Amino acid sequence: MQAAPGEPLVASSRGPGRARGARRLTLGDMAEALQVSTATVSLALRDSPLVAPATRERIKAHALAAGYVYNRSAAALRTARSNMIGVAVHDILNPYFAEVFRALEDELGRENQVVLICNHRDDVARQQRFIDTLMQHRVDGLVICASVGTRVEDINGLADSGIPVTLICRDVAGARVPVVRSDDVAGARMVVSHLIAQGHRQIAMIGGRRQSSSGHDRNLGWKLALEEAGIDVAAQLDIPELMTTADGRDAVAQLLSATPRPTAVFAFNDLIAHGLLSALRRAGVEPGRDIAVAGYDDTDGAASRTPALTSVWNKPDEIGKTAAALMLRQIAGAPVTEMPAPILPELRVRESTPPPKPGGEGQARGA
Amino acid sequence: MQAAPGEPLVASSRGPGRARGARRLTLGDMAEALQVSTATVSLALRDSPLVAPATRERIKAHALAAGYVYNRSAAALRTARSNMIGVAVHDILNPYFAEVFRALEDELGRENQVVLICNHRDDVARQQRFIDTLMQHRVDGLVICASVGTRVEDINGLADSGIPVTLICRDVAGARVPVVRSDDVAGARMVVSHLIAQGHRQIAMIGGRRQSSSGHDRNLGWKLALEEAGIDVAAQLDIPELMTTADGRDAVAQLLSATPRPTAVFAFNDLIAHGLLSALRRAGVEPGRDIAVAGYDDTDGAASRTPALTSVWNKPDEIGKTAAALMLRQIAGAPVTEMPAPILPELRVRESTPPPKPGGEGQARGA
DNA sequence: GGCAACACTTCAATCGATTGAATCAGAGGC
DNA sequence: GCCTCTGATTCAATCGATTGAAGTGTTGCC
Repeated sequence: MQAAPGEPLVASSRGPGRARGARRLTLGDMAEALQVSTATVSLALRDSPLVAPATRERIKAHALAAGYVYNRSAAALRTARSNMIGVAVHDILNPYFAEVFRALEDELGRENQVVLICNHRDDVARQQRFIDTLMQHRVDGLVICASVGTRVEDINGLADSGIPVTLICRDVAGARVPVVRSDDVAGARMVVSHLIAQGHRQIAMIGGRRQSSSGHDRNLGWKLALEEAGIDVAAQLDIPELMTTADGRDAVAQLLSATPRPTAVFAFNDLIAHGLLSALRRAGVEPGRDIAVAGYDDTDGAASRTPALTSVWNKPDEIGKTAAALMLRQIAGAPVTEMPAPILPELRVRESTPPPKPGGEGQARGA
Repeated sequence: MQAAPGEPLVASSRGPGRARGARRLTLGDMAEALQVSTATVSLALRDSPLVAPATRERIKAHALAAGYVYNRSAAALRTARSNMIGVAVHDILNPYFAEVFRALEDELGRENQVVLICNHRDDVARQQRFIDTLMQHRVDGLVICASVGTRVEDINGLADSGIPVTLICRDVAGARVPVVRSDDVAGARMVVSHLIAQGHRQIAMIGGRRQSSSGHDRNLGWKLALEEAGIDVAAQLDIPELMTTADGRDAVAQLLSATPRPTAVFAFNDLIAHGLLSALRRAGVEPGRDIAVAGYDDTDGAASRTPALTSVWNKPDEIGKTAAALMLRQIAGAPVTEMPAPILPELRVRESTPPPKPGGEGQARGA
C-alpha cells in the first residue's frame, strides 16, 4: 500500500535539524522567568478559568513581549489533534474548485483549522501519496473530491480508521461517508430541457469523465431530458473525457463535421464551453447565433464572455460551507449518519443559447 | 502583534481529542511485537545502516502488514523539522499563481515536503494570521508573495528568527531574503515597445497595484518604453489598482471615453485583458481590429481567445522551481546570500495587437 | 477553633519518535 | 586465554505542551 520493500517506509528528513536560529522560547522558559509552573503558563495562554485573571494577563503579556510562538507539534502529540484538514481535489486551477476551496478555508479557518490542499490531477497514486502524508501529519479530517479510479474500500478504510472524511463534488458508490455535491442529473436536465424548449433537436454533449459521478450524472441528465422530449439519444453526438479549455477547442472540428450537425452543445463545464466558443468563432460559426452553447458551473467568466454563456450554477460556496460544517461536526465527535441531500443547482440562461437558426442546418443536412 | 489581550494567545482545540478510532499503532507496539527495541524499529523504518538488513526487512514487512502510520508530530517535536512549507499568495484563482504553485509543489514534494497554501487576498492581516499559524506548526520555510502593505521589518523579522523565507513575484524593498521574480520592467517594456513598433502612439495602461513591485515595475516599463520613443507619458491613460476580469470589463467605459482615445491598451495581467476583450467587443469596438490589447502572464487562455492575446510569458514554472530550490538550500543550512537574478520574460505576439486602424480615431479625435 | 468549600497553583506522567552513549556478541589477533 | 575491534542492538534522556490528581492558602460557616 505504501513504499516498495527497498525504500524507507518513513521519509527521513535529510539535513540537520534546526538549521539556524537560537532555541525557541518554551512554556518552561516562561514559567521559569515568571516563577510559576509550566502548567499555569499553559492554562493561562489558553484562557482556562483555572488561572486567576491577574496571573493570566501577566503571563500573556510576558508571552507577547518575549515573542513566544506556540508549538503545535508538541500540543498535537499530547492531544492527538493537529488542527489541520487536508483537501484533495483534481484541479484547483478550475475556478469552480477555487470557489469551493475558498468557502472551506473561510469556515474552517474560523475554527483555527489550517487547510492543506493537493491537486491530485485525477491520478489515484498521487491522491494516495497525499493522503498517506496527511495521515502521518495526523490531520483531523479529510475533504476529498475523489480521483477517477478511487476504490471505495480505500475511502471506507480511512473512515474506519477513525478519521473524519467528507467527499465533495463526486460521489464514490458504496462509500460510508457523507458526500456533499450538487444534483448533477437535475442540473444537466435543466439546461438540456432549456435547449429543447428553445427548439433544438440535435444537442451534443461534450466532455466529462464518465467514470466520475459528475461526468456520469450530467451525461445521464442529458439523456433523460432528451428521452423525455422523445428525441433519439443514440443519434446525438457524445464526446466523453474532455475536461479543459484546450480540450474544448480541439473538439470543435469533430463537432462541426458531425452529421447531422448539432444545433446546440451542452459542455460538461465552463472551461470546455470557453474553448468551444473561441474555436467555433474562429471556424466562422458564431456561437449565440449559428449555434447554441451551454456550460456548467457558472464560473466567473461565464457571464462576461461574448456571447454571455448560459450555464448551470452549482453553488460552490454552499458546497464548501456544508462540507466544512460536516467536517467540524465529525471532528467534534458526532458521527454523521444521514447523508446530506444533493444541492439543487440553478440554470442561468444567457445569450449563448438562442433558438436554432431558422433556415439553418441541423434538421436536415448532409443531403 | 498577535491577539488582543482578551483573547487566547494560542487557539485551544475545542472538543475531545481522538474522537473515535482505536489507539494507533506506535513504534513501541511494533517493538514489543517483534521483540526488539523501539530504537531499532525507528532506525529500520528510516533505512539506517545501523540495523542489519535482515532485521530491517522484517520490521518493514511487519509495519506494512500491521498498517503502521508514522507520526510526524512526534518526530517533529524531537527533530525540530516538520517537513512542511507554507506558501502565501494573494490569489490562487489566478492561473499564473496556480502554475507557480504547481511547480513548487512538484519540486518540494520530491523532498517529502508538504506544501500549505493560503490566499491572503492582499490583506496584510490575513497574511500575518496565516504566517503566525504556520510558525506555530513549525514549518520548515515560507514562500511568500507579499501582500500589498507588508512591512519589510516583518519579513526580516521572520528571517532573523531563523526560518528560511523566499519571496516570489513581488519584491519588498530592503528585505534580506532571496526574491525570485521576473523582470517586470523589461517585460512591460517589451510589450509596449512592440505596440509602439506597430505604430501606436496612444497606449493606455490598465491595472496593477502600484504599491506592489510588480504593479510598480510594469508601470515603469510602460513609461520607459514610451519615453524612449519620445511619447508624452502624461498624455496617456493610466488606470491603476485593477486586478480582475471584472475590473477589466468595468474599465472599458473609461477607456472608450478617454480623449484622445487610446489605440492600444497594455493590461497589467491577462485576467484584466480578458475582461477588456469581452467588454470592448460588446461595446462594438473589435479588439484586434479596432483597438490593440496586450496582456501579461500568458496564462492558459491567452492563446485560445479570439483574438488570440498578445502577452508576456512570465515563466511561472521557472519561478516555482527556483524558489523551491532556494528553499531547500536554505533548509539544508546553506544561507543564501546572493540574490537570484530576475528572470527575463518573453514577449508572445499574437492577433490582438495589430497596427492602429488606418483611418481610425486616436491620433486626432474629439474635434 | 475546627472543618469544609473554594480558588488557584503545581506535580508529574504522558504523548511517540529520535539519538548519543552504552552494551553485547562474536570474530580475529597475539 | 585475553584483549580489541566491529557490527548490531538497546538504554534512556529528550523534544514541548497537556492534564488528572494532588497540593496550597484563603474564606466562610457553625
